[in-house]
Amino acid sequence: MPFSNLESRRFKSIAIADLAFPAREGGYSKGHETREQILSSALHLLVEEGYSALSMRKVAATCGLKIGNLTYHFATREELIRALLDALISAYEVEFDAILQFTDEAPEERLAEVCGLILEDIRTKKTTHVFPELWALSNHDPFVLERVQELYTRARRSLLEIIRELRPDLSPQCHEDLALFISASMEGLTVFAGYRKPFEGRMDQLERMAIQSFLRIVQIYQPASS
Amino acid sequence: MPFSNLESRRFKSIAIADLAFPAREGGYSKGHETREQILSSALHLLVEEGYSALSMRKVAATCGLKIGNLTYHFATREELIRALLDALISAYEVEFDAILQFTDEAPEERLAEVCGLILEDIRTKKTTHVFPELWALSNHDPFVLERVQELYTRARRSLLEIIRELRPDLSPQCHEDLALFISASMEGLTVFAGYRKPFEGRMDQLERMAIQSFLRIVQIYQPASS
DNA sequence: ACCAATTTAGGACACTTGACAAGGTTTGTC
DNA sequence: GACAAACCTTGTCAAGTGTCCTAAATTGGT
Repeated sequence: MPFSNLESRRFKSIAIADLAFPAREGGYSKGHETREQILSSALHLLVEEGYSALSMRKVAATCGLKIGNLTYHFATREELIRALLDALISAYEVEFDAILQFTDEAPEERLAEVCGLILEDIRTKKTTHVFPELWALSNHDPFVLERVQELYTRARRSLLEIIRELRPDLSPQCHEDLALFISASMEGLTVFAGYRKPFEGRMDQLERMAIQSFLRIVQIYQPASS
Repeated sequence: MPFSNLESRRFKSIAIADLAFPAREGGYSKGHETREQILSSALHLLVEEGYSALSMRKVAATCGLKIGNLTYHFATREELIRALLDALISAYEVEFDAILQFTDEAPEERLAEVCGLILEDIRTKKTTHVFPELWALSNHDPFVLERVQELYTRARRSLLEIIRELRPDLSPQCHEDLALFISASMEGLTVFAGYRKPFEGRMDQLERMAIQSFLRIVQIYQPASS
């Protein structure tokens, strides 16, 4: 029963910062403050009411600003939203890069750990609410598509390393495919067992099942013979 | 190599109707025609430009109607969208119910078949574009959440039957969890290997991998000992 | 052929949206 | 304390939104 020691995780949880702001250059500190306040309010609005609620006026109202002031900091809605997505996605990337540091345990343990962390994040309101919006947007906005896929590329990196270790006999392409499949499987659970979803309560069992399943497929997978 | 006979599928593809319209009752036939035309145009708009493009005026323009006429058939935008989602989701449900008829082969084969059909559907533009919108909407609209989850309940039915057959020793709850996990895994691939997604070209390998993985986890899964 | 039920046309209303411009206020620096 | 850059307020604009209303045209059954 190699999967039962979830409680012994070295990293009990990840606390992904809401947003990662780029280092400031120029301008007064007050300006940067309000800029961050704007993006925070925008994120809050996105999480609570969805993408369609992200109007300039609502954002301005949420953080107690006049519209004119908002357009001073972000001239267009487009600009604001791009800045928001950048800060949002960067925050996840920072965290995923940190996960890459886990190198001292057996690969089986690390797989369980990484998957556990991701599945834990999926249950948060922020992730459950934001990512479906991003997925939907990416269908019509190449910028979003590219940014989101770049995020997932980073998310797969830690999986890739583990898979390589477990199956050095497979081709890099196979490693990629396995990491992709595992990552996609977990993302899919968002819709069913994410925050306030019907099967939120079954996430513990699903996590056990998922990790068990992922470990198995990595161990036994054989690419098509042809 | 029990998974290699994808080409021997009995049902080479499913052609999910775009929309399933309820039987008409009362009214002239012309009225029903335009009603269906409206919903078809709305679906087209939803797929091509996303949910935010679903304005009354755009829908009216797309099917060459005046706004006044559109509001005659659907008094409010809300009403139109609900009718659209109903027709849309019904179309999938009709198809999923049809899959339940596959009962003459071995459960292993049927699992591969059902998963193959679902993964095939995921690659269509319609499904790739519509479902992320639905997932996003379901976060803020209980009506959509309920309708979507009802759809997935039906989608899992065929999986449930197969899993029951393969593992009669497990509890119904375990059967549910397995079906849920498998279904969620496949849905997750939408974002990565759906229509015009970066890994669309790897869907064949992913499908093999998925089916292989799903069969294994069903065969070996053991619930937590406690 | 008629007529009532149904469908279409066209426009009007009140409101929100993103964007802009011109002026006023704060902030840091010399 | 002057001065310029940064920041904020206020008001306005055209375009787009959902909803409603009235009158004309079409339809299907008699």
